[in-house]
Amino acid sequence: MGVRQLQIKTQAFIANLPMFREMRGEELDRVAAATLPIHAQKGEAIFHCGDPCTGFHVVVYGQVKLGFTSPQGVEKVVEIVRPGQSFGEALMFLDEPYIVFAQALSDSLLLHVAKHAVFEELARDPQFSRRMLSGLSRRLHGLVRDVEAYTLRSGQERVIGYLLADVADVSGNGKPAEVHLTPGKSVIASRLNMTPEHFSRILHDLAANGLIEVNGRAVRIPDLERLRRGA
Amino acid sequence: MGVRQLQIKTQAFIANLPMFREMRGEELDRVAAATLPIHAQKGEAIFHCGDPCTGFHVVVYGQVKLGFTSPQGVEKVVEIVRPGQSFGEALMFLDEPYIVFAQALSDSLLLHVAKHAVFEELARDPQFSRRMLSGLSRRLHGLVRDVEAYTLRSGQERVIGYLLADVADVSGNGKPAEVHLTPGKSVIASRLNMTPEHFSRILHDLAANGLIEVNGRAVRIPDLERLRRGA
DNA sequence: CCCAATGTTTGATCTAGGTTAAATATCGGC
DNA sequence: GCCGATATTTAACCTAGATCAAACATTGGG
Repeated sequence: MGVRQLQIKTQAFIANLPMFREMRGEELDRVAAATLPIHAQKGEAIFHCGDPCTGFHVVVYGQVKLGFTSPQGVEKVVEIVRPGQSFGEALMFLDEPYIVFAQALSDSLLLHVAKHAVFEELARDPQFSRRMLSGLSRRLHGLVRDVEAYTLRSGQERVIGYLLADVADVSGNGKPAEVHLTPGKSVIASRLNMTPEHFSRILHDLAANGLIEVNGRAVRIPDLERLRRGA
Repeated sequence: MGVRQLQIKTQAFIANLPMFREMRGEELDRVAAATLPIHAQKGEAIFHCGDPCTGFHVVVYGQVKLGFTSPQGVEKVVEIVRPGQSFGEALMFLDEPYIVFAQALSDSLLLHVAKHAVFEELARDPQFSRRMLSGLSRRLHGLVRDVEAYTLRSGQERVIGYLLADVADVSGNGKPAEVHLTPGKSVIASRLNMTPEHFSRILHDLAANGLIEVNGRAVRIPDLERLRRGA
């Protein structure tokens, strides 16, 4: 595929992101000119903890995990990023290196938007600033929710929370819902701040109580309301 | 004190906040006109979880805690806010109610800045947007650090981290430093996500190892470097 | 189709930190 | 300076969840 065509696809994709929706042709051109596609194979690092930040990333397809590594080498997943979502915006505004790493969970295509392009649009378009502020606020809000879950909820409650949040993305509230534990159970366990063993046991217990049916990575939820109550 | 004088003091105070520094007279006037002083006695609620957000708050003097209450009534402090710091900015950009409560830890004076004033300045001044984005980013960064501490560090490490962070605010790196456990040990324990008993034991152990000397709420640190290593 | 690598489950055991309860400090009023 | 209220410490005990170890699945190559 030629550069020209790639450019067009890039533009079409970013034009659909919440952050860039409502942008006009000329502005989109400027942003698109500053964005580069990044192909990452499963397991490949996008950036490491300590790297400098030169812009932010958007996932086109695939999945990316963000996480810390403790001094003792233990790894903790903070966030699983899916197509259409972005990460690393906040660090553009701080002159500090990344405190997390990013790694592809499956073969993925990302876009990297250089920060100078973002800064230019910020200076030009107050509406863009507003969307950027909304985006950061939403992220902050989500993190505060995570802190609440980590500090105040039991393992079982966190698992139920994850299932319900994930189902909300997929099915309309109503009929028996399905959740697919896509990136693998160990990654999700880490995201929920527990060991794979503990996660496995909790799924087992929930299934034993008839709240879910587990089949490999597929989870059926016969009754959303009952799962919501069943804590 | 008359309204006129109060207005002037308000303006002088907000003019020194990172967010409003560099603002000119006219802009400051508009912001000051939208801000109200709030006197809160020790223990008094500033807002409750579930309340709508009408602006953000700045602490002039005193101390405020932000926290969740679990369904079972357990309370978890997320943040201790000190003079010069602000809170609740992020929620202005989201149409959602507070998910934390705010309560004065001591007799305090706060300022409440109405969100319409912030929105007006955002639309007018790209520099102001930039500072707002920086502020939110810094907060986000801090929360990510907290998540790292909650999920990857032991209780003792979190206590050491707290002491070192607090000392950094006060003393220049070098001589024996002092930290004052100002809002009371139980509040700090909750902020560090542990019980007061556990916090007490950790301080006791650190003292037994000669890393700190505890005297009521005053903590002396003979050797910062040694405490930093001593985990 | 088989195999090694990777991911998941299960069971036994261990431990950081929580819970309970009771003894002490500390402190703002009076 | 005394007193009840609040904060902190200490000690004994307990539990959610981690760790360790081993048995099973799954999966992508070859």
